[in-house]
Amino acid sequence: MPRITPERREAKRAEIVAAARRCFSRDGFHQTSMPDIATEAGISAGAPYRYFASKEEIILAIAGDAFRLIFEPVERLAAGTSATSVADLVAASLEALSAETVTDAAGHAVPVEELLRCAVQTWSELLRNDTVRTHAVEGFESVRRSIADALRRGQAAGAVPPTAEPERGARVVLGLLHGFLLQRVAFDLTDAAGFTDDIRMLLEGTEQPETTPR
Amino acid sequence: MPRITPERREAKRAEIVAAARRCFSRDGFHQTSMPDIATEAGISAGAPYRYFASKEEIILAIAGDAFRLIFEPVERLAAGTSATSVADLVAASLEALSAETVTDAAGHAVPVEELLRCAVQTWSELLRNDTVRTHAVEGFESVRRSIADALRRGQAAGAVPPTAEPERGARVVLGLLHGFLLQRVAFDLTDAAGFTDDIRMLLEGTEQPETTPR
Amino acid sequence: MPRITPERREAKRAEIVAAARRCFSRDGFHQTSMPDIATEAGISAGAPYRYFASKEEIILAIAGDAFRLIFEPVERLAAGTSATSVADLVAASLEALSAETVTDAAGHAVPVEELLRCAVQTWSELLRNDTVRTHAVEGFESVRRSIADALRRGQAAGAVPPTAEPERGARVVLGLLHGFLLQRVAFDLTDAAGFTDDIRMLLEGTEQPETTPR
Amino acid sequence: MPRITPERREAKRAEIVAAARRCFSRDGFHQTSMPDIATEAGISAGAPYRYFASKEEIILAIAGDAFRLIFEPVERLAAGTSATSVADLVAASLEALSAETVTDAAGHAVPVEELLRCAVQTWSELLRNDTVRTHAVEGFESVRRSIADALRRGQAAGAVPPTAEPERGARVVLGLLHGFLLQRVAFDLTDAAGFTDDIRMLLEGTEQPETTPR
DNA sequence: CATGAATGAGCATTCATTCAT
DNA sequence: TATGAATGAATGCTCATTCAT
Repeated sequence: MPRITPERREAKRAEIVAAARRCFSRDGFHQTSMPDIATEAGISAGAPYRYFASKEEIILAIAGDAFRLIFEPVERLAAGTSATSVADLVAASLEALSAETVTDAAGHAVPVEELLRCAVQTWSELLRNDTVRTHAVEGFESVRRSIADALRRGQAAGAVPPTAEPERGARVVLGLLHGFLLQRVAFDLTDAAGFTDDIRMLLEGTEQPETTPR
Repeated sequence: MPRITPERREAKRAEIVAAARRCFSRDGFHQTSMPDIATEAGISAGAPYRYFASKEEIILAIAGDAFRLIFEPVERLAAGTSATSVADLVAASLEALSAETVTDAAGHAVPVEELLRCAVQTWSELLRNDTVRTHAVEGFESVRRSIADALRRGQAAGAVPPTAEPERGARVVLGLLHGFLLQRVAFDLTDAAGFTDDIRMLLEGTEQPETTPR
Repeated sequence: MPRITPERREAKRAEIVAAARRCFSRDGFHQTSMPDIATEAGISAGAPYRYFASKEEIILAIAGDAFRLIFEPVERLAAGTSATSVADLVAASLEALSAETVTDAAGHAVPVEELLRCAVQTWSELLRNDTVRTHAVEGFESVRRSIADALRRGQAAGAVPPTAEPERGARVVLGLLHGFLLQRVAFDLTDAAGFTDDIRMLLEGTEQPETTPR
Repeated sequence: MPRITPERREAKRAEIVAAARRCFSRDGFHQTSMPDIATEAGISAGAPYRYFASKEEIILAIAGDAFRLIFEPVERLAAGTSATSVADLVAASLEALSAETVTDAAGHAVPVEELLRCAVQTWSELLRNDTVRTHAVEGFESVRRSIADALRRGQAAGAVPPTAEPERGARVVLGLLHGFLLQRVAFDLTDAAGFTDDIRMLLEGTEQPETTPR
């Protein structure tokens, strides 16, 4: 019986997602046709529809991946118990994105560059697609709360100025991350370490070479 | 011999841009058709082609407007001679975007909300459209240089930490601006003053209510 | 200005309907593609959509024509004031359909054969298409009421048996008409006059050559 | 060597036909996909192809059933030796279709409503499908001849007007049957007894309650 | 200049059918 | 035999763009 094993099914689904990500990263969500994706994946035009109900569902899967993988490092750090400064939070997140690839939940290596290029497109999408927006807002709020918690811990430990409002301060941290991502993808800002160094200097007025070795 | 005066031509062009901006802001670049724009502008389907060679050219015009109008305040401040802090640069920029509308070079009032929604979409566009990218990169670099100059003046005056690298520090400032714009448009961050307050606190460890009256 | 006159627009719409009717008559509703219709009409693939929102709308237009044109003669006769027999009602209707073409409301000649072939397909359609059904049921009821009125007049004049129930008797008349149409289209029953003759004989037990000259 | 017995094979074939009939009755021939049929039958997508070469063959099987089962009562009566009137022929046929189900050659109960809804769709099909047409015409001619014979016997016995032409009179009888079927399926004519009563009255000018008990 | 009808390539999606397992 | 994954042609419909009027 040619019934595919769940593993192989998942593997093929992942292949389609990977092919779509390459296409989307190269040509954009709306300049990529479903046949393009199928060709890139080396399968027939109808095959993707056995794994995804629609093009939007593929976009959604990739948008979810992008959000999750990009913010996983900062969320992990923020969800910990150590007391970190703002600069450390940003640095940890950007350092994880300095690798060529990140590893998703299923263990697949995902090229960071592709991921980020899709993430930026997701921002356009969530302006007019309620499903994308809902997912994104949920993810955003979750990360923001984690960062706010970390800021509170940082305040208790003296690593974060006590006058900052953690809930809003978290938005500043996220703003720095989003801002960096955009510049990296669109404006050739590849020097993540330099970016975080400057955050440190502006924030703290002092260089801390030991925590961000170049 | 033009049958219509250059003034009337320019006025009509502006009307088309305004109509397109409303459509793009509402439905997105790629979900808006040229007939949609024409209908919104109250003209015939073929008319926009007398003023723009293609849909892309309209997108380009709007992308240019968005970039110019959004960064005009910060560029004006940065191009000045006063010595400002990072927080002041950000605050000045965001304050200008707190108004309902901004005024373009021709004196037309442009709704800020529409402008920002188009700006976010522009970021997707410049990933795959060389013309958009070139224009955006040029604008970006220009603003960045102005901010770097301002940071240098700020360092000379002691308002900016002397260890910061101005060229890179300017990217941090721009990152904060971009990050705020995204959150405002996509994640309901409307409290610009709170955002800048928190930047101040994180940067300087102290509230300065006299420069950001709420 | 190339704005088409309402007359030309209507003429073109009618051409598309005529082309579609030829296709539908030849290949069936579902074996005919929209490009087929466009090709048959000698226009481009997108052109029909300027006149009809969808393929269904074309089917609907043709279904309406079929119903209207087929039952117009019997409705006209039934709506009159003369007292006719059942056989006369049937004969009048079938006689009108013996011509090569009938003339629609706009004065266009419509081939009867095509009309009938589309009508039979309409019967399938109304099983699963609410719009088609609603229209068809309304038309059916209208004709049925007219025929019932005629039967009542016929009873008053002695041309119709007094024991018949006009409302239900009208369904018998319509049944004869539908039955004839099906046989004509599908089973080569072309002899309408013979059919009505036999109705007369079965109904009245006597030939009436003077009212149905062969 | 068949791995399954001919009986089991036939049983499975019948299950597929039954599933297809439910689908066709509900959604129409062309809105039902092969996977739909397989799902309805609770088997895999490829399985029907072991029993039928194509979708058309399934349609053909159902069309044949519809024709056979619908006209079996009238053919049985007509093939007998008793002398019946036209009204009796129609009444006998419609009475058989008043049951919830009829029984096919293999002893399976077939819902009459489904059968009739498929029959109406068959009429569309035979316009453009030679195989369907050939089968239908053969069945039609067979029934017509039987009815003609019955009419001749009826004429000999005085139950049918002597002036009627039996070959053509048979078409009137079939027309009444087809007409009733269409109205039953499409126009909510459920009162078969009333319909036949009215046929009697129009034909004979007298009610005969003893032969059509309500 | 302006109109809007027309073009035709392109797209997302479906589905009858095949065939490796 | 049975499965269901895969194929790939076909379909209804859209839309950027052109151009006759």
